[in-house]
Amino acid sequence: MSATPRNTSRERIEARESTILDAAEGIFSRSGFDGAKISDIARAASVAEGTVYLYYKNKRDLLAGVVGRFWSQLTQGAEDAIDPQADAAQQLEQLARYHLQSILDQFEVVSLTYRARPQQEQDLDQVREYVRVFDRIMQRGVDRGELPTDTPIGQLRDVFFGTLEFSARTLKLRGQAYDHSIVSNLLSLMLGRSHGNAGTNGANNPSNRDLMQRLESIQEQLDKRGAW
Amino acid sequence: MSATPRNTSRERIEARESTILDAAEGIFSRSGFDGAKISDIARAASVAEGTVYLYYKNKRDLLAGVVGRFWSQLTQGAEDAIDPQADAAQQLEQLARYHLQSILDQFEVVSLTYRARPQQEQDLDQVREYVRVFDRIMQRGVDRGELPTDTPIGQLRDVFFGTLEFSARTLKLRGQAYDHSIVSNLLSLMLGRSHGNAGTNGANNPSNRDLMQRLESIQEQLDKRGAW
DNA sequence: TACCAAAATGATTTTGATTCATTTAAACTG
DNA sequence: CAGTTTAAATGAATCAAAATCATTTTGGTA
Repeated sequence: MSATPRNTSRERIEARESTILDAAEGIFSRSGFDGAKISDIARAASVAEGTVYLYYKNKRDLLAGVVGRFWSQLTQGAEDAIDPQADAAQQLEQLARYHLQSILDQFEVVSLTYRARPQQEQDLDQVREYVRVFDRIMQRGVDRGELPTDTPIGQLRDVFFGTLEFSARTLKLRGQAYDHSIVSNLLSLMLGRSHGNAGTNGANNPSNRDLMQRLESIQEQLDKRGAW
Repeated sequence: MSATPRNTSRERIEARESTILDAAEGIFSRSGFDGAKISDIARAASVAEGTVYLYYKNKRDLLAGVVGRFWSQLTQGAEDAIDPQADAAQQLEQLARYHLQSILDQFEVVSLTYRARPQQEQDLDQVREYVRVFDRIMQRGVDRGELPTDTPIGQLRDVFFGTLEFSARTLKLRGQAYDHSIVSNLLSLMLGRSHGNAGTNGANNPSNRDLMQRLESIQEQLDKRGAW
C-alpha cells in the first residue's frame, strides 16, 4: 500500500507546529488565556494568523496543545528524575521534589491546565499519563512491602498531588521559593512517620488488615481497567 | 455621620446587584466563563446589557463578584457547621466534611475561582478569609495540646485543602459521589493515625472469612471479564 | 408640578476570533 | 527542467460578543 510518498515535508510541518506551540506557550503564560491574542501568537511565531488555524481548530484547541505538551514533557522528565534502583520511599521523594520544582517553575502553564480542562475529557490524557508515574512507584512499593497500606493508593495520590499543588500555589502567592521541608513533611505524613519501615508488623508477617488492604488495591486496579 | 437621607434606594440597588450576581452565577456555572454571554446574563437578570456594566467594570470583574460572594457564603456556612464545644479533631472533621460536600455541590463555581484568580491579588480576599477558619481551629487545638505539632500549621493547611480539592476533582472526573472515607483517611494522616479508616464496617480487623469472601468476589469479577 | 441627579437603556463602537478566496511554495511527471 | 497538480500559507473580510455612551426613564426633593 502506498508507503506515504510525502516524507521530508512532515518534518518541516512538525517544526512549524512546534514553533507555534512555543509562541503560544510564551504568550499564554505571559498574558493568560483571555489576554492572549491570536495575532500576538502568530506574530511571535512569524506566521500569518490564518496559519495558526491550519494547525489548531481554535484558540482553546491551541491551549490544549500547549498544555498537553507540557504534561508529556513532565512525564518524560519525571521518569528521568527517578532512580530505578532506589526503594519506593526514595523514589517518591524524587518525584515529589521534581514535581514541586517543575510546577513552581512553570506555574503559569500549570494554571492554564484548568482552563483547558472543563471542555473535553480527552484533553486530560497527558495528565493521566503523568499521574501513572506516581501509581507505578506506589504499586511497586506496596508489592514489595516497602510501603504501609493503611490508605488506598488512589487516595494517597490525591494527598500527594493535591498537597504539592496547593503548596505551590501558597508559595507563589507569598512570593516564596521552593521549600525543602514541604516534601519531607508530606512524605512523613504519607508514609506514617517511620520513613521506610512499613507498619508495625513489617511486610513479612502481614496482618489480616494488611491483606484486606492489598485486596482493595487489586480491586481498585480492576475497576480502573474496566472503566478506562 | 449625616444619617444617610437616601435610604430606600440603597436597598433597591443592593437587591439589583444581587439579582445580577445570581444570574451571572447561573450562567457562568452552566456555560463557563467563555461560554457565558453578557447578553445572556443581562436577560436572566431582567436588565439591559449596559446595566451590568454599571455594577461591574467588565466580565472578569463580574466573575470576581460571583466567586467572591461564593467564598464569603462558604465562610459563613463553615462557621455554622462547626460545633464550638467540640475538640479540635472533631471540628476539623466537621470542616472537612462541610468543605468537601460544598465544593462537590458547587464544583463549577469553585473551578471558576481559578479563572478569576490570576488577575489581581485582592480577588482572593474572601478565599483567605475562608482559610482562616481552618487556621483558627488548628491554632486552638495546638494551644490546648489536642493536636500534634510535628508539622507547621501552614503546611497542614496545604495538605488539608489541597487534598480535599484534588479529591473532589477526582470524584467529579469519575462521576463518583461524596466519599466518607476520604475525610477519615485525611484526618488520620494529619493527626497521626489514631482514627479508623478506609472500609465501612469491620474493615479494621477483618476475619479470615471476610478475606476469603473478598477474594471470591474478585475472582468472580475476573471470570466475568475473561468471557469478553 | 417642576426640577435634578442617579439609574437604566440599547444602539453603536471596538475588539479580537475565525473564515475563506487568493497566492505562494512544494512535490511530482514526462 | 517546464508544466501541472496538490498542499500550505496568507491576510483581508466577516462575525460574535464585550464594552461604551448619548439618550431616556425613574425616583426623590422642594
